[in-house]
Amino acid sequence: MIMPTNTDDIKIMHYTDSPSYELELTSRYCKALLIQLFNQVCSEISPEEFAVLDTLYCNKGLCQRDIAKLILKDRANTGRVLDSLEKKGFIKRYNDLKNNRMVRKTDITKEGREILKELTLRFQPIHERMCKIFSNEDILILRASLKKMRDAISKIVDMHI
Amino acid sequence: MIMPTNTDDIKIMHYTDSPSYELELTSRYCKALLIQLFNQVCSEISPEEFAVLDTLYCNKGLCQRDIAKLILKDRANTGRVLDSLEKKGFIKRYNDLKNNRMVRKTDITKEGREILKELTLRFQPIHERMCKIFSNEDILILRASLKKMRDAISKIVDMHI
DNA sequence: ATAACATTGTTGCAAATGCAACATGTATTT
DNA sequence: AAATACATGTTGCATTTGCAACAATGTTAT
Repeated sequence: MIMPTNTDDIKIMHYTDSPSYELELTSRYCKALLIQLFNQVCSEISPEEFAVLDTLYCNKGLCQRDIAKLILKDRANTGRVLDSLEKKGFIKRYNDLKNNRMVRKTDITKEGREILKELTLRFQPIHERMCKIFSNEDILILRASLKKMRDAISKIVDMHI
Repeated sequence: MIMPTNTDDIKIMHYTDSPSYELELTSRYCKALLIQLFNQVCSEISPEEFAVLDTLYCNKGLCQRDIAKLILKDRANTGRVLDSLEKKGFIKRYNDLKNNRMVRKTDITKEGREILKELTLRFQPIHERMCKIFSNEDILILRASLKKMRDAISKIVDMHI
């Protein structure tokens, strides 16, 4: 007697069970939280612009492509976010040379530093609350794992930035 | 003598140093990898549709809102993805009752199961390669941490689904 | 020297996404 | 019974996003 075999059955790992999909879902939760916080607290700036402003504060002398590589968006959209931040008076742009090429760099204005500081302070309680749900060791492992993943993927895939 | 104090200096946690921002960056890497894989391998279906198909395979008898809650997109876009999958013949939709209310449920077709199986098999090597960079224990901690985060956030924020 | 290529930034366009409003039908309240 | 609120799904619209093409400029190869 021949046993029936169900060839449709998938015995291996499902994508929706994979760490990378869980990562995507979790990231979507984080984004929703961030948007809710901004809606309550700030109408002058978007979460995306806030992240760019913080990136600029923590890394001086970047050209636009450098910024794009840090925030992982393409050059087009990075330029658009900077346009918006400049129009709102939170950054100033100037031309500079990098490897003998003309590039556009940015300085954060006083207003930019102020809004960055204010928002950072306002989000501090939430950040502490999020960190408190983990042990210190688990946070280290989480962050190390995420970095390992990024390093591994960046060897396989070209980000086109 | 009075020491100068730099009121601009932010001594607390920067958003771009927070776990949730690292999560967003890492998720963007994962998405780029996924898109690259699909470009090489499959033109019939998008990564998003693949994830929905896998969700349907792993969870039977869902109405559209249930699916939306699982994939964390709104009802509008969930419906649109299902429209596309139905038009391509990978799912069939039917009407059913849930809590005495009319809902639309879906069945995966034979073609749907086939493409899901084929793609899952093709991505297996990548998945194993990604898992191999972690210890088993670290994977468990990573996944547990992500789940903790989602649980914590879902208590604070309404997803509007 | 000239052609081919690389780097940086911008523009236009199309696809993805979220949100508000609507239609339909059910449950609850008064 | 009527009114109100809720659940589900759809449509329209605005925003976000990515990609390809382009312009301008510098580098490399032939």
